[in-house]
Amino acid sequence: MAVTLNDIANKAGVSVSTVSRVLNNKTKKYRISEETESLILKAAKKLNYRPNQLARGLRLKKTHTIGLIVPDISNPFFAHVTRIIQTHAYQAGYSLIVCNTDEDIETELEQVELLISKGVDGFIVMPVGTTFTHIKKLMDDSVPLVLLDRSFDDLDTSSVVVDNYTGAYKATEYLISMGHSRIAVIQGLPDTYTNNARVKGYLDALKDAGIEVNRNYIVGKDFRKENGYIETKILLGLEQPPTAIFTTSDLITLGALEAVSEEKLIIPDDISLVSFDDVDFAPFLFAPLTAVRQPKEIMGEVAVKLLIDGLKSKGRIDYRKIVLKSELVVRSSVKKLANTVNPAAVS
Amino acid sequence: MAVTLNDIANKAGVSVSTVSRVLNNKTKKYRISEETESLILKAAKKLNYRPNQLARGLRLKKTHTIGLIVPDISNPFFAHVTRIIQTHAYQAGYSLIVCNTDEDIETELEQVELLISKGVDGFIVMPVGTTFTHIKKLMDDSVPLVLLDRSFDDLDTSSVVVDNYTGAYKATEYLISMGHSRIAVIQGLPDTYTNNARVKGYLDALKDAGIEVNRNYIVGKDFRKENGYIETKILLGLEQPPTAIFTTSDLITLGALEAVSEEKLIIPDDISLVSFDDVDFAPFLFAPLTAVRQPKEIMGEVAVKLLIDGLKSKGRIDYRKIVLKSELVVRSSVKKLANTVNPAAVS
DNA sequence: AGTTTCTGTGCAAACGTTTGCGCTAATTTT
DNA sequence: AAAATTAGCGCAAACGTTTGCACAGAAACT
Repeated sequence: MAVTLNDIANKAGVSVSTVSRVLNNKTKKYRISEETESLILKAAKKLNYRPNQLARGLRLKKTHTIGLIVPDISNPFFAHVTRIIQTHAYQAGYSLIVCNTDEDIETELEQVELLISKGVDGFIVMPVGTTFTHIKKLMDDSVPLVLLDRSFDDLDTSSVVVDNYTGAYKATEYLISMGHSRIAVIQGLPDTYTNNARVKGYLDALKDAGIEVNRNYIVGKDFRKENGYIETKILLGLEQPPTAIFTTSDLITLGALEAVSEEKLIIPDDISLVSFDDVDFAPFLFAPLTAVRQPKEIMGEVAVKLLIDGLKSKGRIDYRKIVLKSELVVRSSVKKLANTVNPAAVS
Repeated sequence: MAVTLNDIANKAGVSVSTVSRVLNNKTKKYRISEETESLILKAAKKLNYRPNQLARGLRLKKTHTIGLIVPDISNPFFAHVTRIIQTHAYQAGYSLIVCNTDEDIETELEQVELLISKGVDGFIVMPVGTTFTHIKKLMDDSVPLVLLDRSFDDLDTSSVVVDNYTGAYKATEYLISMGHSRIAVIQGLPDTYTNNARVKGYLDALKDAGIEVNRNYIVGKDFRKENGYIETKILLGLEQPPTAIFTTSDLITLGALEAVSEEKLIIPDDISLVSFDDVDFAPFLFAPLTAVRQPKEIMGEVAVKLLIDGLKSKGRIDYRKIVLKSELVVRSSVKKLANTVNPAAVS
């Protein structure tokens, strides 16, 4: 059985209180004599004492654990961010309970409940959807919380996101500058913060260039590979297929690549591609991928910092909404078209 | 403040014992009347009761949490496996505390201690190194445990690994069959289970083909990208550079690709490549990658199953060592050399 | 009517900590 | 030498559960 304070107390011939105080470095405050201290320390060492964090958490109402809620850990983007978070959390003395929601708001809710039950000190969540009643409830229970990657503009909480809108805008703008006007977008999960911003960026870039939007060119339903595959297949099968596709996540890109390859088309000769999320392998693809890169390291690090600051300051936290810049990395997955960017040409 | 059993008891006018029993569906066993039951249920619902799992865990010595120890979550391979594990664990009613060791045995030890402190019910660990005293200690404390991806042959515990040896053997054999004899290997962390087996597979394949091993061709020191980059640079700079490189992890491959690209070499024309771990993007690389694929889904699923079986059976668990097959996926990153496989030609 | 059985519930201990308060004995002050 | 202070430590409650046991009243038996 696990050794407890009691065991140490017995061995050292003192009370558990004293043991506890010594082990928590409260010797000055409680004036424990040096000899009892070393006696206890020795006993603890010999018995190989390991504090029971459950009991501790129960008593202290602090578990030094933070809950991480992510839509899909196997998505390279989230995986990377998760790793950064893990590292920084651990450095700050916190463990991480990682939960996957699969973009399902119901499971997200469940996970939140569960984590509260388990007494996490705070949350980092990458929420799904645009409703946030459950998140709001967290705040009412005043559980420290920072939203990551996805935020709710009208929710008063800390968050760190990247400037999806501008990223998407620049990506689309770039395509246009290369002579494209038949530009499709494969979106991720509709009504997700990131998705909405990206689609809006796309839309506005088109509008600003005077290019009429083609409803058939706006497709997609989630951030996964299959979505990219299916939608690309359909897009390519259109009577007037797009000349360029803007994919809104790396997994979608993967699916798109599959479809393109299956159709025996060549990027960028037959179809151009710009992606959101810059995967590690992007430079080495058959067509090195032009993509919007997100500052994953910073995102994770800042999120942890914000959360831990919030944990430490018992007083009312002032919320911070941080927006990180994204960056368009230009490689060679986009073909330069004949310079006939004539809006009127597009019916 | 959080609502407790006590609050419900007060509201319903009964004792906490009764509340507890009702909420745990022990009504038959303790013969609680249906009317008190519904009374309590109603009160619990109204107060939005959420059990305190810390207290529960303390009392029951079960937390329904499992600890996952992984060398590097941002490695796509581990990320994927982690996700699978998360999913299956959650389905079985378990949460996951994820710890990263960065391939450091000291932190691995710390993490294990910490997780025990936090009262996890069991472990899934992908251990670093070849020493396992700390793992052994787990077993002595009889904490259920399954080793994943990496095992210790002479440690009596459950494990699930893939057949690294055969995978590496087949990869090397394939290279040889394509006419290569100057074959380098970039290994991962030496003295890691997977690495040792892979290198041995490589070595044996060479030996069986009568190809003398060149010490300069065996390089590398960890599973990371930088390692792949540096070693490839060096290999390519040799007076007699290899014609093919066998990389022992996807991240190493990534680094190798960087180096090759920097040297303006073409795969497979100038240098052939076979990789361990088949990343999603492998088919779409400039040179679609020939790689040894590991059954990640199965690995994760089986590991969880084994662990949970172990958790459920209070009695002595009989350990199971499961070895999964790997598969060589042939694409086009290997050049077919003139058919002059003459061992004597290699000095 | 007296004994047994059954129904429905509460008491209290236990899980392993932390900590306010209080107590004794030693030391210092007057 | 009496009073006041201080040094050093223990008691016990509390955190929120679970559960063996006890117990009161009702029902069922003899």
